[in-house]
Amino acid sequence: MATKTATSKTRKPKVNNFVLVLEQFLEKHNLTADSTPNQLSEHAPKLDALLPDWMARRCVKVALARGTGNRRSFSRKQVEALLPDKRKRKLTIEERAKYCAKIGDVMDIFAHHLDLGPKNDYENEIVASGSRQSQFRVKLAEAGVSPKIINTYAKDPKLIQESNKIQKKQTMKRMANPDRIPTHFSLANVSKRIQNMDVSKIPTREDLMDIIVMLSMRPAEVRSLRINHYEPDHSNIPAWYKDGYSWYCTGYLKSRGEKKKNPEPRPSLSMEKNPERTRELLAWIQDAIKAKKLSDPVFTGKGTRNAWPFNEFLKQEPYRTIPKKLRDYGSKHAFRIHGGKKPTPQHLKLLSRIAMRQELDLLDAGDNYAIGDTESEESDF
DNA sequence: GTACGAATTGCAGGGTTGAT
DNA sequence: ATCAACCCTGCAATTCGTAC
Repeated sequence: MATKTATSKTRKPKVNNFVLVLEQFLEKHNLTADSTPNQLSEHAPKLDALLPDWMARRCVKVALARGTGNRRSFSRKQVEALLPDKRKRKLTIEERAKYCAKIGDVMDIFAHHLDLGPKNDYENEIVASGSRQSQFRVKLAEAGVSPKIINTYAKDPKLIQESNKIQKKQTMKRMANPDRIPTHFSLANVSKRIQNMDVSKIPTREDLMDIIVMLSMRPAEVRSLRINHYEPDHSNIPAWYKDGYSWYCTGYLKSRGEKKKNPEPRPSLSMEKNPERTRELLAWIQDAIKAKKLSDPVFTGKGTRNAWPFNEFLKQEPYRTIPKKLRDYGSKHAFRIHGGKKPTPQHLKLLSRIAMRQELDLLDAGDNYAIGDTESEESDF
């Protein structure tokens, strides 16, 4: 009977239900493949409300593009109008700021400031909300809101101080009890693998990880870091030249302002003591990435960021880590290798900064800690 | 001057979310 | 299941303020 077919229809698999919902929706609102994107987008919110998740949206998108026996298919533009890409919808901090600037009501500013504030009492949330609110202030200023209003309605000095305190505490804690290095990345294991690397082969993702450790790299530095020999011209020694160092890096990240435009070379320090070999191994990886035989840990072929594949790879056994920690492991190994028998804490700190290519203010403080890239100087302690 | 800590600024890391 | 864009999060670099 008719009733029976009707019940069996409602019990069809879920996927088909959404297509059914779609067809009924189109019929009810008199929408066809001839409707303009404008007409379609008017109905977008109502259709969205009928679809619980992205899977359903996907299903309906496909159905729209495909068409049915008596309905012609919708164009790309029409599909986008009826079911817009949701990733572009949430209000960003910048959009909040622009909105506030346009409306010009200080209470809006205050409300958004509160909304960006801490959602709970966890320390990370305090730090994060401080960062969000700071970003909000920047965007408000860019949008033309006066500093006086910003500081009155969008600034919380107590929270900023709290955040700084927490960050300082976390740094101390990190220094006091560093992460255990997974066995796979122990000094001995990484060293052994580095020794055995064969540059006539195509490097693997595991080789890439070891090179990142070897040079304490930021993942994003893999494609840009360069190591060069530098022979000083004694009549004209540049300010960045440090006695005892003949190998320097360029292409590191995170310098800012003037120093970003015109970065100075920084001393190079690697787990691999032979700088020629270090450079060869780095080039080996970089060439493979350029030739697309190995994927960059951060960037896609088009140059946009996508850390996902490398993250997932590192999560697996036996690595069980995340990309930025490789840099940590490497700096620890580097100063163990170069620190000699009885290194002082200052010396270790200095070595760590060199290995990580951070600003080297300590070097100017004196010659106590000068070290070279040669074997002989290692036993000076 | 310079040493130090507070505060701001800038941006890499990577989790989340939706697309394929 | 795999993947890419997006943008929040957290941290490092830098600047600012103050005390000597």
